[in-house]
Amino acid sequence: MKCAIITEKADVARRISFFLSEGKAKSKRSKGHNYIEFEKDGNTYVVVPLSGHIVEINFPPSMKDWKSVDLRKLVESETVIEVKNRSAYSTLKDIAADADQIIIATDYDREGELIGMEALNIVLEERQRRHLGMPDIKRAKFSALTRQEVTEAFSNLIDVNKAMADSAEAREVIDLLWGAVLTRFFSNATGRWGRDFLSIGRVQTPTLALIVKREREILSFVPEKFWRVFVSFDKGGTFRAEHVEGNIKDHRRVEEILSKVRGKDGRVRSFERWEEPIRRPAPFNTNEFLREASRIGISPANAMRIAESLYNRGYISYPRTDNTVYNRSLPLRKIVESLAETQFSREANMVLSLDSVRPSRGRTEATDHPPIYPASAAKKGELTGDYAKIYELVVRRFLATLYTDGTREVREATIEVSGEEFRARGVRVTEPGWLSIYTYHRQAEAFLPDLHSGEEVKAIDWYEEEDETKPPPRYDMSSLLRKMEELNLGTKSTRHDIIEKLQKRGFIEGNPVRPTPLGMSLIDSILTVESKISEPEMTAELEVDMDRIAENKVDKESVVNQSRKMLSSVLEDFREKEDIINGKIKEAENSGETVGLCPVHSREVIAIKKRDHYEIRCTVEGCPINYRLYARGSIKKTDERCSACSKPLIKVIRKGQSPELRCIDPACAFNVERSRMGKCPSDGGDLVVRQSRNGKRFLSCSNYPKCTVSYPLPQMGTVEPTGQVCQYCGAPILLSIRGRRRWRFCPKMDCQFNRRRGDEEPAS
DNA sequence: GCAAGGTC
Repeated sequence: MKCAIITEKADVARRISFFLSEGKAKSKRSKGHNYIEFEKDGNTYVVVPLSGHIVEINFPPSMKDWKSVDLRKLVESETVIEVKNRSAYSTLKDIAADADQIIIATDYDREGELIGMEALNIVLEERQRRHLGMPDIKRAKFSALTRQEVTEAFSNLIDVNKAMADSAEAREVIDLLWGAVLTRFFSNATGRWGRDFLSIGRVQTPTLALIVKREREILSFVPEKFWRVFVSFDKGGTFRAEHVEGNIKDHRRVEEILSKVRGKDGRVRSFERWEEPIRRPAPFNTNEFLREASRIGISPANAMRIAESLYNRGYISYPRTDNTVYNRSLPLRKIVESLAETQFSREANMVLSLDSVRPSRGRTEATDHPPIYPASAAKKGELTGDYAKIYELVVRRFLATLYTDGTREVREATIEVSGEEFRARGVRVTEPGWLSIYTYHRQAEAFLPDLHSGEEVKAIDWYEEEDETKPPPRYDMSSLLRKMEELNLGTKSTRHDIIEKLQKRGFIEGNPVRPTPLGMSLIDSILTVESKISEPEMTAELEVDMDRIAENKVDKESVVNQSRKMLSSVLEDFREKEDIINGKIKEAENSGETVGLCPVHSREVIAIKKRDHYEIRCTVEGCPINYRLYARGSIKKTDERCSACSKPLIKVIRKGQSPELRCIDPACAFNVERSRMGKCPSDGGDLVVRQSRNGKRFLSCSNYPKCTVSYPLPQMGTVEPTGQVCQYCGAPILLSIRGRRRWRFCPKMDCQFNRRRGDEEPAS
C-alpha cells in the first residue's frame, strides 16, 4: 500500500517523517519534485510538503480589465482558482496522486484545513484523469511537532473537515470581492490607474483609519497649560517632592502655594519603603518579537524577513507563532548549554547557575508552534549587521525568560512644608535579575534617602514647572502592532505586510507613523459612505460568520451572497458620491509644501510628494515651472534663489549623506556645474552625476546616447571631484564622503586603482 | 495593476 502525507511546510514534513520512520526517511529531489519517502510495515510513505496555499482565487479573464468592467458585474462575478505554486502542484500530481491513502497533515486551523483541501482537490482531479478510484482520505490532527503528539495523531486519524475549509474559502472570496471592487472604484473615480492605484481592503483600510483618526485627534487638540509645584530637599543627596495637587490649572494657586512655602524647610509626615519584583518577560510570540525589533530600529517587515532567513538557516525556531508558553518537551537546558559556547556565555552561565531552569509563561498557550527561541548557537561573526542584532534579541529574550525576576526598592514619603503637602518617590533596582541579560529596557531610577516620620528635612529650592496637556501620541510600529492585535486586524503572519503595504502605497510614512495627505483624504472619502470597510467590525463580523460556517449552521454560499448584497449597496452609495470623492483625492494630490516663489509669476512654487518622486511646480496652471525630482529622502525649503536662473534652491536630504543644495530646475547650469566630475575617458565629454528613476546614481557622459560611458556610483554618502585623473584607465578620480570617512576611488569599479591600499584620507 | 492568507 502507498500512503501520501501532505504537510503545510517543509519542516513539518521532515519532523513527521523522522518520527514515523524512526529516522530512516530519505529526502527525494528530482525533476522539480521535492518530497520525503520511507517504508514502514511493508507500506510506502511519501510525505509532500507544500508552502502554504498552492492555489489562489481570482476573477475570470473577462473581469480583469479595470477600465471596461462594470463594477456592478464584478460584485456578482464568479471566482476561479489559479495554481500559484507550480512545483508543489506537480509533486502532488506525479508523486502523491496514485496513493491508496491520503493523509492531510496541514496545520490544524481554518487556513490549514483549506490548504489541505486545495491539495486534496488537485490529487482527486488527477486521479479522475487517470481513472483511479477514490482513495482513503484522512486528517492528522496535531498541535505540536513532538514525537508524542505526532504518533498519537497518526494512530487516531480523523476525517477532513469540509465545513472548516469552507469557512476559510468564504473569507477568501469576500476579501477579494470587497478589495477588488472598492479598489477599482476608488482608482477609477480618481483616474489613478497603473501603479498609483488606491487600494482598499478589510484589514489595510481599518488600519489606515486608525492612523488617520489619531492624526485628526492630534490636529484638533487644544493644549491646556498647567503647572506643578516642587520643593527640593537635601539629605545625603538632593531629591524633590511634588505638591499633592499635581497638575494645577490655576496659576494663582501656584503663586499661593509658593509664597507660603518659600524659604521653609519640610517635616516628614510619613515614610514607607518596600520591595517589589520586576517580572521577567514572557517568551516571544511573533507580535511581541516584531515590537521589540522595532525598538532597536528594525522595521516589522524587515525583522520578519530576517527572522525567516534565520529560521531557514536553523538559527531560530519558527517565527510565526502566537504561543507564549514553552512546550514541556523543549530541551531548554540543553539550548542554554549550547549558548554557553558562544559570545553569550556570560548570560547563559548565569542561567545555568540557577538550581533549576524554570521558564516564564505568557498569557497565550496556543498550540501552533513554540514561542520563538534560538534553535542553534551561532558563533561570533557568523552573523552580521541586522541579522546579528535580531539573533541577539532572540537569544537575550530567551535567556531572560529563564532567569530570575529582578527586584526594585520603592520608597514613598509625604513631606509637609508650612501646611502644604508634598510627595516624593524613590526607585532603585536592588537586584537586576533578568535585566542584566535583556539589556534593551532601562529602568527609571530616582533617589530618595531613608527618612522617618517627624524628621525635619532641609529644603534648598522651591519652584514651579510649566507644562501643557498633550495630544495622544502617534502610533509607532510597536503600538500599531499591538493595536492591530487587540482589534484582531490581520494575523501574526500578515500584520507586518499590511503596514508595509500602507507605506508603499504612499498612505502613511515615518515612525512614529503619520498619514500622508493622500492617506487622510482616502479615509475621508471612504467615510462619506456608511460601509464598515474602514472599521475593525468588518473583521469581527466575518469571524462570526466563519465560525457559523465551520459549525455547519450556515453554508458558505449564503454568507458570500449576503456579503455580495451588502457590497452592491455600498458600491451604489459610493457611486453617488463619486464627484465628492474625486474632489477630496485631487485636493490631497495638490497639497504640497511651499519651496519658494516662481520667477515667472511671483506665485508659490510647491513640492508635492509622489510615490517615487517629487513634483515641483508653480501654483499657476500651465506655468512652465513644473519639474520632477527623483530623489530618495526628503526635500527642504531654503529661502535662497539660484544664482544662475533665480528659481528657488532646495536642499535634498538623504539618509547617510550631507544635504545637497539644488536648483529646482534639473537642467539648470547650477546643478550641471555641481554634478560635473571630470572628463570622459572615451570622447572627452563631461562626466556628470545622474540619478535614475529608482534613485540610483550614475556617472555618465554628457554626450549620451552618442557615448554610452556610465559608471554606477556608491549609493551612500556624497561624491566630489578631485581633479585627478586615474593613471590606469583615464577616468576622473572621485572623493567619496560618508559620515566622517572619505576616500578616493576610481569610478571604474574593477580598475587597478581601487586595489591599492592606504588611500584613506584622515577625517576632516 | 486589485484582498488577505499561507510560506520560501
